[in-house]
Amino acid sequence: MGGARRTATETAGDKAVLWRSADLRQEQHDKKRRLILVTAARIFTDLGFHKATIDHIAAALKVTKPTIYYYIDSKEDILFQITSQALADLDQALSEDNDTTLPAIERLERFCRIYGRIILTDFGICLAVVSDRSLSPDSRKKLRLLKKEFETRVRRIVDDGRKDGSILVDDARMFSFALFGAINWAPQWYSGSGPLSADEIISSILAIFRKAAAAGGVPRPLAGA
Amino acid sequence: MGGARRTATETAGDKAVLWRSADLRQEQHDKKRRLILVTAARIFTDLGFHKATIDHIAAALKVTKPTIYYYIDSKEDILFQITSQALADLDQALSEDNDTTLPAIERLERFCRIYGRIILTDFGICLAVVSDRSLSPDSRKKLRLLKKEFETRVRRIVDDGRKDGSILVDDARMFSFALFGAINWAPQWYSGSGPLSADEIISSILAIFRKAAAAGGVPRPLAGA
Amino acid sequence: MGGARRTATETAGDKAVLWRSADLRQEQHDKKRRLILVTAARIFTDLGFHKATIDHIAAALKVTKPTIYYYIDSKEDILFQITSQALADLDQALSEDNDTTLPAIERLERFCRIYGRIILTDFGICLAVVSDRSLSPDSRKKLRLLKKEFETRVRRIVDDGRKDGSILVDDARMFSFALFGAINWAPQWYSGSGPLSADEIISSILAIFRKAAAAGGVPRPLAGA
Amino acid sequence: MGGARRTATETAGDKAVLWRSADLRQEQHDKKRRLILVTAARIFTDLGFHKATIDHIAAALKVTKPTIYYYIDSKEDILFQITSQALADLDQALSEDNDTTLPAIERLERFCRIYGRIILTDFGICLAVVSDRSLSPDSRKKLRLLKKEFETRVRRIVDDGRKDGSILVDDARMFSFALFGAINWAPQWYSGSGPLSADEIISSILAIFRKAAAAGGVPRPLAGA
DNA sequence: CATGAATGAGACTTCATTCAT
DNA sequence: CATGAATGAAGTCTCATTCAT
Repeated sequence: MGGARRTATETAGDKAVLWRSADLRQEQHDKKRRLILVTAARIFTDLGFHKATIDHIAAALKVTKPTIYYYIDSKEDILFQITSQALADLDQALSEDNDTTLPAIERLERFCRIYGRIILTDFGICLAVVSDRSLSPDSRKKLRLLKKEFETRVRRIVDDGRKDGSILVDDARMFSFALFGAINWAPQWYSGSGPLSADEIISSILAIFRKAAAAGGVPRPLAGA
Repeated sequence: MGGARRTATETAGDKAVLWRSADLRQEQHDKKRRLILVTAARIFTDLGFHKATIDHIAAALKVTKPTIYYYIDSKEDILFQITSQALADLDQALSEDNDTTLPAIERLERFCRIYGRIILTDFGICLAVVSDRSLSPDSRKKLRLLKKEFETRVRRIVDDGRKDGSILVDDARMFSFALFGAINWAPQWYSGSGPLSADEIISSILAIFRKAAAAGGVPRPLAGA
Repeated sequence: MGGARRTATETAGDKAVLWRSADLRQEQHDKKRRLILVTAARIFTDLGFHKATIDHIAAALKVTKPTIYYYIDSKEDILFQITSQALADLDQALSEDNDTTLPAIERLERFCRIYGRIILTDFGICLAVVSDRSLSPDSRKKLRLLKKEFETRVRRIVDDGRKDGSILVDDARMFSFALFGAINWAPQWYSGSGPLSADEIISSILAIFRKAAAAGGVPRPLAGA
Repeated sequence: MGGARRTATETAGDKAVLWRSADLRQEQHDKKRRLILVTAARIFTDLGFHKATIDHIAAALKVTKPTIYYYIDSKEDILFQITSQALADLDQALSEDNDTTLPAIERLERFCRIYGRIILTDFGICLAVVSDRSLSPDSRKKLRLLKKEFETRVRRIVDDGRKDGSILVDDARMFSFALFGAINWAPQWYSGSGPLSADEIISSILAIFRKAAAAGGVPRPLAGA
């Protein structure tokens, strides 16, 4: 009875199952790919891009070398995806917090908190610590373009701050560079197991720059070189 | 016949000549060694340690590979000597300016000016830009020890400043890190041909940190994370 | 209930269906296997045996690699089957046209027409163009034996021609080689889309060799080397 | 006494020695490079380009793999140089025998003798036997251009022959193809140790085509396909 | 002191082939 | 029957480093 119908329903069921299993598979695939990237990011950070070998990564994941190549194209591709992902994550996080009505100093602080949170991530640390000279000229160009965008964004906020009076600095460009430098330096000494959380570190840095941006001049003039 | 005399008289002259030529040779040797280091520093900075080959360096100097090896022990040795030299230069420059009677903020500023001057040198840029992960564990350890000394020196100055009231900051360690980060970041974008001189860059950075260290609190409390 | 009856009655039907489906399956199987061979032949011809990968073939057929392996044993097996098939097709075609009463020159022409028709087939081109050095020593030996058979057949026809006076040549062996060379060369430049059909090409070649085999000597003696 | 002069003469002598030794060195270098090419040509011919490994070549020369790379750029480069050299040799040989006043049939014969002599050389066999599909698209294009030049030259000679009456054929293009095919086929079965010399082989082939080009039509019309 | 030549070690990458489902 | 995933084996190429002259 209902053979046909049963078939029909089963077909539907099958399709659903197939879909689901395809979904699961895709999910698994993505999860593994991401796992490779995370593992690689840590190894690149620890050993440097060139001393790290695909075998290191494979061994850390307890798979064989070609398995890695099933998920990625080349060693350089791994680094490019890590850094791209870090910047994509950053972009994503920033886009969720974009209240342009706040005073510039607040926007700057929010930006830095988000930036700092990302930069102290596995991907972020790799981005900050591993030289982009390991990438092909092409990839490097793409990456630098993306990075520059964020720098530009910060500079624009600082410029806004000079207009709305919330950020009082002489040289917006230098202020931005110093701020980036201070934050980008953190991954060099940050260890997840240390006493300070990523957020606390950023807070400390922000306190410094907030004060530097606040009213109140430098008491003594700078001595000549 | 005359052979002995000739030998005798000429021997003195020869010795002098030899001495002089030995001197000259030593001088030449040092000069060439340094030339190798400078060339290598630029190439390491431009290409990264691993993409730079001994052949690159040899080609830039228009000599052959073994010639390089006549002056240095290994590729890693080059990097180690570059970084060591940078730190030695720094030490040298600091020792010439060490008036401990000045207020801490002044001493900090003097330190930073000197540090900045060195870090924007060929050797210094290489030190800041090329990862020490390219070194052997041994060399790296030595280098990190040296680096840490300078960090400690700065931290001590900042601590002094908190005591003598010339540097008003919450967290001396974080302040030092931020300062180092800001300065160490400069080599990433600094180009000798740009509009700003090394000194001007350091001045700008110092202005920021000087203000951050001056009296006068942050007007608004920090927003929660 | 009724399960048995249903089973019983349907069993007959099922068997028929199974038989038919088994037939169909076999047919399908063969069809697919042949499709794989044809596709592979084209890809081998275009890319060369070694640059062609199983993935290329799979992609061209829009199936996955293991599917290919369901139909064939190994990559080398594909090439062996292609070439064997080409020679089998040739044998088949020749056996359908084997009137031994004709003058040798006619038999030679018929042979060449058939040979040419096959050699400008997908399989034939692959046979002529892809080096048998890609095969295992064993397979190669088998293949060469088969090939040599056809060469022998031609040589025998030429020899017959020298006896019956229909083929006037000095050196039967060299004549055969030249003839084979001229025909085997065609796949190198033949393109199905060109202005000449396979038959026209063979006709042209045959015209040349027919004249070379006809009466009438060379007017001038050969110049010395 | 004469120290200076002696120095001067010695310097001259030294220079001469240096020059000579530099010459010798260059000569040695070229000789070795050529030896690599010859060895590789044989191995490529025997094993096919892809089954032949750099290790095979190195082993045959009793050197290590990187030594090969000291003389050549890449495996493909070896093949390209072999084939280029073969064609260059051909060009060279042809340019030494270029009497355009001769009847076309004579020029054709001379061309074929030279072509045959080269094509049965180590380099020539490799050129004829190893597929140019192993080359990069770029190199292949260059090679095919060169090859086509020679084909064009032959076709032109045949065309001339139709005008001056020394070559009587219906289709110059097909005649050229057949001729090339016959000759290019020889390397497939030619073995230096066989009874026939390269020249004898070419002579045999030429006798065939000479007759095909001579006066005297085909006695019977071609049978339809 | 300097050079051409050579080498050992190792890295990335590819691919035919096979499981487990 | 077909698929995604995994792997073993191998090959090309690079490069720091060292001889012999």
